[in-house]
Amino acid sequence: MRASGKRVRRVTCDRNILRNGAPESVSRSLIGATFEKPKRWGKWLICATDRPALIFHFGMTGRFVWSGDDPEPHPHDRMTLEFSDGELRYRDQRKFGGVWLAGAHEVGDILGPLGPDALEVTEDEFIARLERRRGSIKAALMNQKVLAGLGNLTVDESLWQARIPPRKKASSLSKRELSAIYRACQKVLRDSSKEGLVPAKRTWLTGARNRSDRRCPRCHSGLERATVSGRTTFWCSRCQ
DNA sequence: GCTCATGTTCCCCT
DNA sequence: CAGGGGAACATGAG
Repeated sequence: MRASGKRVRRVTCDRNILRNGAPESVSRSLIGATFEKPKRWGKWLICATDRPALIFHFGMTGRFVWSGDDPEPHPHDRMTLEFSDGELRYRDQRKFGGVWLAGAHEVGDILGPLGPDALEVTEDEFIARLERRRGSIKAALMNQKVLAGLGNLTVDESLWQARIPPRKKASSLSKRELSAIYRACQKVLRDSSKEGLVPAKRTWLTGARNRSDRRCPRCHSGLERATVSGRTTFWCSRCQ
């Protein structure tokens, strides 16, 4: 993050975007604080400082904007951290995301019971956690207590790459199939975190899901669409 | 006006 | 207890 090693000069914060305190407590806690290198765990970003840590969850529409890249403030900027060389803005249209302040011992309570980060977990651990789930493979992969970091798009993409139908029961999958899902998840998450979003490549399912002509990039048959585990799901009934 | 959206949580069933 | 369905949350975009 752009703030690493830098000292906070000023903070402004919308009411309600700080989820565990009043907006004033952010300035009280963080003015003069120096940010360390942040750590990601699943969909959470933990920004430690020499004072309390600032924790971000980006929800569906949250993101960081650095003033050097995009100088114009925006009405959806919910928190602004000012440094000597620019401003880091937390921009979030829908406000499903949020920000928390946490002392060293409070981080665990805020994140709640999270499984291992999906990009850190070993293949054996990945398989062990999934093979005893009762529900669909999609539900298991989406469950942050099982593995942290996968979401609706990354799960659909990974299952498509691994050629596994999303409604298949997790417990019915072979080691070989779970291994294919593991490798697909690693690739999808790595490419997505590099891009800052799930890339809508033409060779990926994600590239097809928002087009009007939704065809499988591999076999060109029409994609299926249904609600699985509460979320709009796309898959190819021919390759998966 | 209507539907849908990269997430989480809570309630109600089965 | 595990999981699915649906609603709620806030705010647009198409």
